[in-house]
Amino acid sequence: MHAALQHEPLTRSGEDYLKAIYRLSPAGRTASTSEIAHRLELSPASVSGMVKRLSEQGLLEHVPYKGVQLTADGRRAALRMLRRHRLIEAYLVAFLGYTWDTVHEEAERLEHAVSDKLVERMAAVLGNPAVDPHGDPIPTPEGDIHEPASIPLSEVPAGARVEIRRVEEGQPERLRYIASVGLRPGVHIRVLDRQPFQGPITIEVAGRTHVIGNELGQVVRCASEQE
Amino acid sequence: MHAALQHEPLTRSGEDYLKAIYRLSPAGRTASTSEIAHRLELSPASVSGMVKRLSEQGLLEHVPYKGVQLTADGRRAALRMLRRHRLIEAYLVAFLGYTWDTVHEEAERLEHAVSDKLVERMAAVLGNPAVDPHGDPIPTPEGDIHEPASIPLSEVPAGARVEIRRVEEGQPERLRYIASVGLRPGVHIRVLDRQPFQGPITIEVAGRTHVIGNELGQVVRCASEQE
DNA sequence: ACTCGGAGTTAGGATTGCCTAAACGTGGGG
DNA sequence: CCCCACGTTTAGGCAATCCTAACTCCGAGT
Repeated sequence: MHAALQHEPLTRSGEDYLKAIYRLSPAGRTASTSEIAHRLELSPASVSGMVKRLSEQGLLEHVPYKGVQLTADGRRAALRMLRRHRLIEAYLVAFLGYTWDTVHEEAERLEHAVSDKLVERMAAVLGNPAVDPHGDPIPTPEGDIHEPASIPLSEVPAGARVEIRRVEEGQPERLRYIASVGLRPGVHIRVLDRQPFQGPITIEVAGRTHVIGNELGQVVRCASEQE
Repeated sequence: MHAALQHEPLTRSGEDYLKAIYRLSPAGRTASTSEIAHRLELSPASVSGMVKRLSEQGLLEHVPYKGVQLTADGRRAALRMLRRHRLIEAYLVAFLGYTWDTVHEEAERLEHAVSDKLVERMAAVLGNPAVDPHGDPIPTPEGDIHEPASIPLSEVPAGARVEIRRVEEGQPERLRYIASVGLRPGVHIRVLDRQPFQGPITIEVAGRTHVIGNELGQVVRCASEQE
């Protein structure tokens, strides 16, 4: 007998769990209860409970004391939420004056409320974009996604010229700072200098030089190796 | 310093109750448990429970066995939801290809998820409209609203020429039919004939004549008395 | 004025989803 | 090889919100 006859509709919480688990288990890795708990800011015990319910719905594979993986259905549901989230972000930035560093929270609420119809209308007026304002790829309605290759800015050697590809999510003030420096997907920069041992990085953006901490360099990702 | 120091944030359910009660108690009328239950498709017992909780939060005045009224705070909260709902409808129709007869359901979900910031951005790009696609007035952010005078089409005498002002909410197929006839806010029509005793109404819309049932005539409201 | 019948409320139960505290499993270090 | 620490799960609670069933109130009609 195979997985899903019919899922009862996911709750808002369930959707958040699946998204979190998707993010935590790239390439078939297995996610642990406490990782999920940490990401969602819940207690591990709560996660155990919800994992059980989602497993019963055929969305997760759970090996007690070992870890959790998405089933095909679970992955589909997670990618559906990712598509919604990223299209909503793109829409808000394109049409309603949001900036890429402030749009996350709004999308986080809306993604649970929009209909498929609305999502696809937004996609249409946007021209079916491939990436969101952070540079993250937008899954197709069928659940296909491909992550463009990129490396953290913190691994780019001094002297290289690279294009910013993505800015990963993080604390709002951190994102605000990155935005204020002018780092955003599509921008070309040069790495002027770097201190050893995860020290600060000196970069040139639009003719100006900035020194940024290594942690920021790990959040900003660039076109992998160029020139 | 006025009424409310702090309400704990309303839940989605609470917001729906306040909206329903607002709609049921025009001009200080009092709403009954069963009216609310009927409107929200819940059991009267459930309404009793929630009414108690909302009263404790200072949003309702409840006289047991008698009825319910909104407090100033409750009214403010209800009008806030109404503003959201109607602006969302207006936005979806103006920018995302929705039609006035299909937009309600989407707005019903989104109104609980959007931030004030997003609502005001939508209002701004719409040019701060006074009415939504159904012709219903949009409350201001401060909670002011004024209902433009209108009378049901079913009370317009034969021979009169009137402008459609509002189409009240109703079952989707009913709305769809009204839309298909071309009745919508702003349109001018003529009442050609009417049968007595709440019988059908014959109207001319954009050069074509239609016969509509009296129930539909009660849902469509017109500029009050013209010519 | 009394009495029913219907409207309204209370009681008790289910579900979801969160928590803390206690019990339990697993694997690495002694 | 055993045992303990840490991570995981279970147990037991709580709050919100719904339900059905049983009880209570009110007022309309005789």
